[in-house]
Amino acid sequence: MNHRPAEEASWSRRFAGTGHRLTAQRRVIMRHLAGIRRYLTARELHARLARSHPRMGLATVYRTLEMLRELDLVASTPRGAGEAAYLYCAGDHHHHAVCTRCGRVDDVPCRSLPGFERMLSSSYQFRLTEHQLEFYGVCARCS
Amino acid sequence: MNHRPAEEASWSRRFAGTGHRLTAQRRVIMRHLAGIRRYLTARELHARLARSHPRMGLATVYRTLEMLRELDLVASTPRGAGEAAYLYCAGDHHHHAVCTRCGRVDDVPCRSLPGFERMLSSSYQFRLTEHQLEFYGVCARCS
DNA sequence: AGTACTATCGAGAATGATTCTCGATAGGTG
DNA sequence: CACCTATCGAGAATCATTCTCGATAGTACT
Repeated sequence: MNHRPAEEASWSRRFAGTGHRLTAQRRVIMRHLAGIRRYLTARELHARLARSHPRMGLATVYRTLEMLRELDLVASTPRGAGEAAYLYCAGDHHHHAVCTRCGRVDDVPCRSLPGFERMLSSSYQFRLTEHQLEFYGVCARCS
Repeated sequence: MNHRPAEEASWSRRFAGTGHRLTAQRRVIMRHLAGIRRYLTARELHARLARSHPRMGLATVYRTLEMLRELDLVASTPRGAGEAAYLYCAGDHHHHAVCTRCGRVDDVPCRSLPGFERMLSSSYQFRLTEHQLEFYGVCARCS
């Protein structure tokens, strides 16, 4: 649960720009997410914060995660039974390698995708605007 | 809504192998999916079949889509408000290019991914087992 | 073809994730 | 420091999906 002041300054600045208030709840949620390299559902996050912040409402967690997603500060992925899971994901565009054993997530830079883009453009006349890529496998620690 | 006997033979054979019964409802659902190149939610599919098959139950549509997904005959992707959308997707492994205007889906062969796999293996010591890739953009017809 | 066995079906209830409602609270601005 | 109002917490409401159960219809075997 490392707390990096530099990163915190980065997203707290982003809040100011959008007119959103930097409340205590949002700070707590953002700090927790930034300090953990795995996907968490709203319920899991709420449970983790229950000890230190017993009055934090589940609706607040959902609202905050949705807002962070809109600000591109977190990424979301669907999990098993119709649940969405969230991951801190600020900064430049990249992809994720998720370990299927321990759940740890590594960031993977977005290289060679231009190759796909060229192929889509030439062979399919498809103008690429967005893409979503997720890797699953076994990380170095679990091998 | 083209009905291709060759493809139908292909997935009807797959049913037999798994011990699942090839019921009238499953045939109707499979035919409809195979004849349309776009993602459909369970509700949308149920609504489309309502005219020709008024007695088709929504639960049957959900059950069938889930089974088809397990058999790798359809792919699913999350849509806006927590809904899952399904696409006919039999045959070899490939990816999808989804037009954000008309919703049409083109199949894209799975090339150059070995490049990603090599990078993950060498730089991250990550052994890739699965991946999920979806393209979004504007197709040739909509440009 | 006829029969038996049981997977599957339809309808509606149940479940569970997410969102909404509303009075209370607390950022942020002047 | 006070005001304005975005945000909060608690619980109700919503909505996609799954479950329950008696009825139906594939499939295997005669």
